[in-house]
Amino acid sequence: MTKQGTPSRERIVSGTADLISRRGLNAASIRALAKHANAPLGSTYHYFPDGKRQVATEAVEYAGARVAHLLGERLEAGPVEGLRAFLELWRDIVVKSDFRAGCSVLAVSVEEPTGDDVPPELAAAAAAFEEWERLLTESLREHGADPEAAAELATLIVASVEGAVAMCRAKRSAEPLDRVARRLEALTAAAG
Amino acid sequence: MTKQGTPSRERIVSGTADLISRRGLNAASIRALAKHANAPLGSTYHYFPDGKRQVATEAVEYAGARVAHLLGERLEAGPVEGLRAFLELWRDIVVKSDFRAGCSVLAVSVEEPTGDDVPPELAAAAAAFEEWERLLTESLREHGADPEAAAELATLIVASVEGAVAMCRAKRSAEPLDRVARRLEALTAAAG
DNA sequence: CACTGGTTATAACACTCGTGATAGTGTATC
DNA sequence: GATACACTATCACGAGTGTTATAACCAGTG
Repeated sequence: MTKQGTPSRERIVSGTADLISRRGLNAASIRALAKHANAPLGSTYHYFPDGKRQVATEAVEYAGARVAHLLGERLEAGPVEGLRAFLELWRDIVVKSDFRAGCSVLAVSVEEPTGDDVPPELAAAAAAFEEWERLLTESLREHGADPEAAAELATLIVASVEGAVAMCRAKRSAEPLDRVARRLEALTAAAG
Repeated sequence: MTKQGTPSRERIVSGTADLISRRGLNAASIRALAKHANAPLGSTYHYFPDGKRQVATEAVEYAGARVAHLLGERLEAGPVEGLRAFLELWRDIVVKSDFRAGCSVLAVSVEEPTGDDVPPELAAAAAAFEEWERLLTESLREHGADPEAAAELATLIVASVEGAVAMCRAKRSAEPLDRVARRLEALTAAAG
C-alpha cells in the first residue's frame, strides 16, 4: 500500500528515471532528484532508506517496465507494429526534450561498477534489456521467423535503437533514429 | 623530448578517454583523470588551461580518431572486413576490461548539455559518429551498394554496435555484440 | 655560476556530494 | 482533546568537486 497511497513516492521514481536519462546516474544528485520530482529531500530517504542506489534501481525498473508494457501491447498487432511503437516512443522522448533526454537504462549501463560485484541498478538495466528482447523475439517467432534469427534480430533492434538515441542526442537530430527505423522495418517485415 | 608533444600530455588525453569510457564524463574527476594517467594534477591545468572541458573534448576527439583510423585501414579490404575489425575492436575493449570499459564517445553523448548551447565535447562526439558512418558508407558504395541503403546501413552498424557495447556491460556478457555481429555481417555481405 | 622557462607541488577557495540526526509538522484514530 | 505515526524541514558532517594562485623544482643556456 505504499505505492498507490503515496503519489510522492511514485513521482520520485518516475522523476528519477527522467533525470537519469538526461544526466546519467552519477551526475544526478539526490537533491536534484528531489527537486525534479517536486518532493522534499527528506522524503527521499523516508521512502528509500537505502539511499540513492535504491532510488536509482527502482527508477530503472520503472522505466524498463513502462517500455515493456507499451511494447508488449503493440506487439499484439504484429512485430512490425511493435517495432514502430518502440521507435516512436524513443523518437518522441528525444525530440520533445529537445535532445536532452534519452534512455535511463542505457545511461546506467555506461557507468563502471565501483566495487567488485554487480550493483543492483545495473542488474535492473540488464533485466530491462532482456525483457525487451524477449518480447520482440517471441513476437517474431510467433509470426514465423526462424527461432535463432528472431533472437538475433531482437537484439539488433534493441541495440541499434539505444545506440541511435545516443547518436541523436549528440547530433541534435532525429536522423539516426529515422535511418535505423527504415532499415529495421525492412528487416522485421522480411522476417515475419 | 621523447616524442612530438610531451608524453605527459598525450598520456592525459588517452587516459581520459579510457576513464570516461568507464565512468562517464561527469563522474570522472580531474584528480582521478590525472591519477589514471600517472600525471600530476598541476600538469592537467598546465597543458589544458581551459580545464576539464578541454581535456574531455580532446579525449573524445582522440578516441574518435583512433577508431576511425583503424576502421579506415581495414575497410580497404572491403566492407565486411572493416565491419569485422570494428566489431572486434569493441569486443576486445569490453571483454578485456571485464565489462568495465566501453566507448567514451557514447558516454559523452548520454549526458545533458548543461546550458543552452552545444558543449564542445558533445560536438566532438557527433563528429566522431559522423566520421565512422562516412567511412562505412563510402566503402559500401564503392562496393556496389545502393547509395541510400549504404548510408542507412552505416548508421545501423554504428548505432547497433554502440548499443550492444552498453548492453554487454549491463549483462556482463559479450553475447549482445556477438548476436549483432552475425546479423550485421549478413547484411553487409548482401549489400556489397 | 646565474638565469630562464617549462613543469610540478601545495594550499586554498567556494562549492556540492551522500547521508545521517533531530526536531518539527500534519492528520487520523482512540 | 490526546496520543500515535507517517511525513517533512533543518542542520551538520566529512569527503570530494573544479579551479586558481603561488611557490618550488629542474632542465638547458649565457
